[in-house]
Amino acid sequence: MAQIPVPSTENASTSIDSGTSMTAAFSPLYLQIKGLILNSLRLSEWKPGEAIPSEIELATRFHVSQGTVRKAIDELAAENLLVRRQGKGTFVATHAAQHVQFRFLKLVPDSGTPGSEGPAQRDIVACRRARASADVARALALRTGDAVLQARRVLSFAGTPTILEDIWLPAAPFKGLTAERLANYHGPTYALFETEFNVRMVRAEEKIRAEPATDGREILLKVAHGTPLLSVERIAYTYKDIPMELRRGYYRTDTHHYHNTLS
Amino acid sequence: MAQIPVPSTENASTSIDSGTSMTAAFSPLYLQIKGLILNSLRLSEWKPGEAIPSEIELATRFHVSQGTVRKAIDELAAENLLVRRQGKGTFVATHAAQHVQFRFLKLVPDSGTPGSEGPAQRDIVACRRARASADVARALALRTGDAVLQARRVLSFAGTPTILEDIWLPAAPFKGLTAERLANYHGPTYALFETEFNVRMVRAEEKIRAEPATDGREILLKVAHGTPLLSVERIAYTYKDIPMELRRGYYRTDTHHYHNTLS
DNA sequence: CAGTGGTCTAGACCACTGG
DNA sequence: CAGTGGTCTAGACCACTGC
Repeated sequence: MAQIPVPSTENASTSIDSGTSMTAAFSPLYLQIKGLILNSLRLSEWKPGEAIPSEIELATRFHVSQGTVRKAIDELAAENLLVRRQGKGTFVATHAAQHVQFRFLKLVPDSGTPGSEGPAQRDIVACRRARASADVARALALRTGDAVLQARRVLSFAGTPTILEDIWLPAAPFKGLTAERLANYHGPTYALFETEFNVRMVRAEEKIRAEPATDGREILLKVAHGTPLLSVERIAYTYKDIPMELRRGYYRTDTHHYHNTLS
Repeated sequence: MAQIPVPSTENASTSIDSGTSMTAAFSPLYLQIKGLILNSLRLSEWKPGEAIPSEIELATRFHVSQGTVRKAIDELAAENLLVRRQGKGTFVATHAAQHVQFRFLKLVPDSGTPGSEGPAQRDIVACRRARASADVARALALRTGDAVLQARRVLSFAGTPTILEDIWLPAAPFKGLTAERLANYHGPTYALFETEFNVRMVRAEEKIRAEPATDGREILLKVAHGTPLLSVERIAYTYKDIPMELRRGYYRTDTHHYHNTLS
């Protein structure tokens, strides 16, 4: 690998920084290795759930020491992109078969552990092609009027409708997604995206507000008109930090709450 | 340092695990070092904002290599207990003089950057001694009826009352705290707790709900009765994971939103 | 220039997994 | 038993800070 300030004879196949910048930022080797591994993830060289090559193998490939590869993998594991398992290997993280069923859902029952109410019942209310409005386009880095898929569904826990979600997806990467596909898939929606459309959600940002139940949402959630709901707007990103999903959720918080840890 | 499964001749002054357990869990050296550093933090051997000894110094003290100390510090830095500064040293994290003024406040203006509205105006509405109710006692690991301090205040941004907070503190560690002290202190409340009462908040858990403005809260926040508010119940913990503060906040979300990053 | 944290290496050994 | 990740060490050198 080429260290930026100190060229060496051993160079990896990919050059990270050609050094044309005046203020050439110092980039340690392990970050360059991290970038190379990230590239392989983006290009699906290894798929979610699969093992990546061993540390020694990667060290050989990149012409660096095992310790340097280790530090790169450490960071990727800390960002939940990779999962280390001692004695077995390092695996590409996946939304399927994870210990937690909904890794991005922070709504938990007031009493009992998450998932103790059994699996959520999912009812697809609608799923159609549409054109992106101005704000949807901005969220998904599209242009107003671009084709999008729009779905609406209700999640119920123990028979009580608790979450109403409107989901917008760019049409191109999700070509072929139908209401049946959404309804029949058992498991996290993000797992479906991985297996069927090769789209892995890595990170998300949420904006949370308190809003009254209106515009028919009170009917779907079976609450009185004007009942305060948690409004959760989520934008989910893939490896390249490209926004690939806009989700507007309305959560009932009479038996559940949004849980967050600050540190 | 004594490695648990492999006793050595070089032992630190403090024994971590006497090895009486049948299933003696393997504890790597760096975790034991981390525990020793944590102990020093708990005992205020180094105060918030101060530098801790250099890695080499700590390595000498604990009879381990610099790399082992480094890994211990790495974890403490990742948990925001320590802050590394290249060329200067490693410092005990503090709520004062941190880049972000309110590290535990996730309410941000809809447009503009956090803090762009200028400093928040704080009005102490009340501050009194009281007896812990059942739920307050449970949150603070006290007994019902134990002495607590209770304060209520309103935070305003750009002249608009936006946050109403009720705060409960165990009376013993915060002896001498008055409304004047709270009102006159310029800076984060948690910084006051550090300097005046030697209580450092390290971590917090929040439960978030949507609730209508009632019980006079609508008056203090200047909104219509029944307006949906974000209800944020926070329990803040010190080094020992002992709960030291219960805070019930009510946030207006017409010009601000609660921001959260999922990964 | 000395002192600090940050990077990189090479090698030894340990803990865990599965055949 | 071989292969994986996990720990620990010792040493060299780099980047940043402040005197």
